[in-house]
Amino acid sequence: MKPRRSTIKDVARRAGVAVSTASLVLNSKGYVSAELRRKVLRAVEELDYVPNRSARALVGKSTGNIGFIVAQEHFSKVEPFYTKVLLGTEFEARQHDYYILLTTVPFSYRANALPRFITEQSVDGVICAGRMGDRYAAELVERGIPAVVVDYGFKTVRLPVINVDNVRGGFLATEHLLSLGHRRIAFLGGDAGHPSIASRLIGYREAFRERGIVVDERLIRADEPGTGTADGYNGTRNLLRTKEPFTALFACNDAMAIGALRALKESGIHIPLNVSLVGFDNIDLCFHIDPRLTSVHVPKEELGAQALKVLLAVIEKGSTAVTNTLIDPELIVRESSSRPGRT
Amino acid sequence: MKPRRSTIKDVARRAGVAVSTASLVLNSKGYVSAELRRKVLRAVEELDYVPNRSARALVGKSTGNIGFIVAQEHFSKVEPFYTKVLLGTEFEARQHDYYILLTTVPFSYRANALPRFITEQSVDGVICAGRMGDRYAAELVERGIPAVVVDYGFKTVRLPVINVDNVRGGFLATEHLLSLGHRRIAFLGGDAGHPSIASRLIGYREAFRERGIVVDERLIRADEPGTGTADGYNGTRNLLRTKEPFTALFACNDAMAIGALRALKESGIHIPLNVSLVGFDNIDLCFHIDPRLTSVHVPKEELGAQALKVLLAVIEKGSTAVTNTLIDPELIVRESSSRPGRT
DNA sequence: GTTGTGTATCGAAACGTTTCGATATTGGGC
DNA sequence: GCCCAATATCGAAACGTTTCGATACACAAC
Repeated sequence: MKPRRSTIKDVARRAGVAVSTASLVLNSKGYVSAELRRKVLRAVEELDYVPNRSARALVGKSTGNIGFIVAQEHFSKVEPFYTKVLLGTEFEARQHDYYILLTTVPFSYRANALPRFITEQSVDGVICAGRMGDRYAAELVERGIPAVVVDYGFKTVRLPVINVDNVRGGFLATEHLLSLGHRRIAFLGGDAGHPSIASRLIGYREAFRERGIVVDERLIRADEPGTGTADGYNGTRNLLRTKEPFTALFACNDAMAIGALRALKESGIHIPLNVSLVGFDNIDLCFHIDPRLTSVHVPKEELGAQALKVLLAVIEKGSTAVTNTLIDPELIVRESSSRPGRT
Repeated sequence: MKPRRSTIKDVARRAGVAVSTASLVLNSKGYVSAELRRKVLRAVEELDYVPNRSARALVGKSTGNIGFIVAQEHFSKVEPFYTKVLLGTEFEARQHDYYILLTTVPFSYRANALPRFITEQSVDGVICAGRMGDRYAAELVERGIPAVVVDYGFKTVRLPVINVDNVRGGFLATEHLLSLGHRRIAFLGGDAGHPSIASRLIGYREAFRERGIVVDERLIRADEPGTGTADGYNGTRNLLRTKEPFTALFACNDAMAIGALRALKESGIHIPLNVSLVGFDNIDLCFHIDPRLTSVHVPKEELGAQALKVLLAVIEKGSTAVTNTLIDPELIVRESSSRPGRT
């Protein structure tokens, strides 16, 4: 009932050629006459032959696997952000005949937490998704394993990066609010140490500068410990407590925006009549909350797909350049932003 | 800079033993004296040796990988349901030193869509997550590949199943509404061909029967094409159009409940004052919508973890029994359900 | 003293590939 | 008519493991 899988030897025998010739045909290498090639291919067909990946990996260097590393804390977040990135990677990988080995790691580096697939040499390269300890990246570089980073940028380790254009995104969000007539636009960023958030803030400032408007620094809040819903909630309450008037709020991601929304609602502030709200990421949730959230769309699947493409270039061409791939974001206007009303 | 990784030969040489002895030590097999064992382990330590997985897979039968198959259409759904299942599996897998090879397949079987990791023999077993074409399962069985199913049950193929107790869940939801005093409780199920939905409906009926109350069949709606937000919306509108009065609605999953919520709101029906609403799955969204949705919690991570455990039993013990593992659901009461008010 | 059994160690084969020579066979250029 | 390069094919080695005998030594049982 479970017939032994056929091997390249079976193919060779049936085609009446040497194993090495069959191998050449299968890999389109060297010189093989048209006739033998045909015979081999026929045998492959008849025997339903598929090369054994382990054997291939053993002799050659390629395993056909790509490791996808994401911090535990990120992957299980409310918004399936990295799931979508992963999905994009997986889809792209399938086109190139690669498989994805997924693993999560603790956020901060732990000595023995390095994914086993790296020490056991069962991946050709690695994609690091999102923020994680720099040491992870350092280890990868040290071992000479091809790697790229998506949606983050290590400070101390230089690796190719695939990211959404956060500066541009910050600009789009802010310019949207400015063009609606808002002038007092608060910026709600969590941990300003995160490069993406810093970039979004730069975009925020650029939008103001381009219009020759001076930013009121008191409206920039970037002192929460994290970037989750709770941080958005707390940050907004802190902001309200300062009594600084504002007619719009740009939260550095949707999770924080949702927290902000709750805080504002609780204070009897209507969205968007009293305060316009714009988020970042355009997670699915944006569409299901009330009011629907205006947000900067991040093409998550595309991030993942691009990451794989760049990684493959590193693997196959041995390219070692530290490239920086930027993906364009897009502003999605929904119900949470409008012209300023009475405050 | 990139030192060749050490092999078992290096270990053997350094320990002054034969390769085969080193292998015995590493696998805790056969007879090895305490002294040699110590020497070998020291050499392993000193050389930072890690066995090469490909070589192992080639000779032995174990690859140390588990395939996780989920239908494309499901994985990219709004709610990260299967992501959490996957997360549970991944976590459990790490404890047992297995890796997860993820792949998505088209919902309905296509001839050449069988994951490559199966044909290439790079997994020891497979977890099928959620509904997908029966042919996939049939192929697996035919090839004699250990497999289990989580959150679904194939009709024509017999495989071990890991599932939430849907009957119990349906019962809990309905009993909750009954105990609040509701009597006219609508059931909103999408595609009734799905075994989970059918089971939830059974639970619904049981709750009524236990109280000796007759179900009004006109309140059971299970004729939408799918189980998404849009189906919930349409189904609810159809239900409203029948003019059948009801004071509560049990949607067979949260996505449909959210669609229902929108439809009800649009008709000026207040939740929960006019109609109580209960969903199923307890996706994160439940907590972020207004009002917060009462739902039946499905321990998704646990489903994934259990699936792995059962699969490992099949792989390692060769157990071929068609088991049926049921996980207990739990009712989470939030704001969307209350005693019946004026209708 | 022979036989048997449990302990200990090792060499070699095997797993399914790819790749490196080795060896033929052409045919064109001279 | 000879040489060289291009074409074609093959056998064997190599990749890093595990596992299967083979061998050897104790020690107990008869």
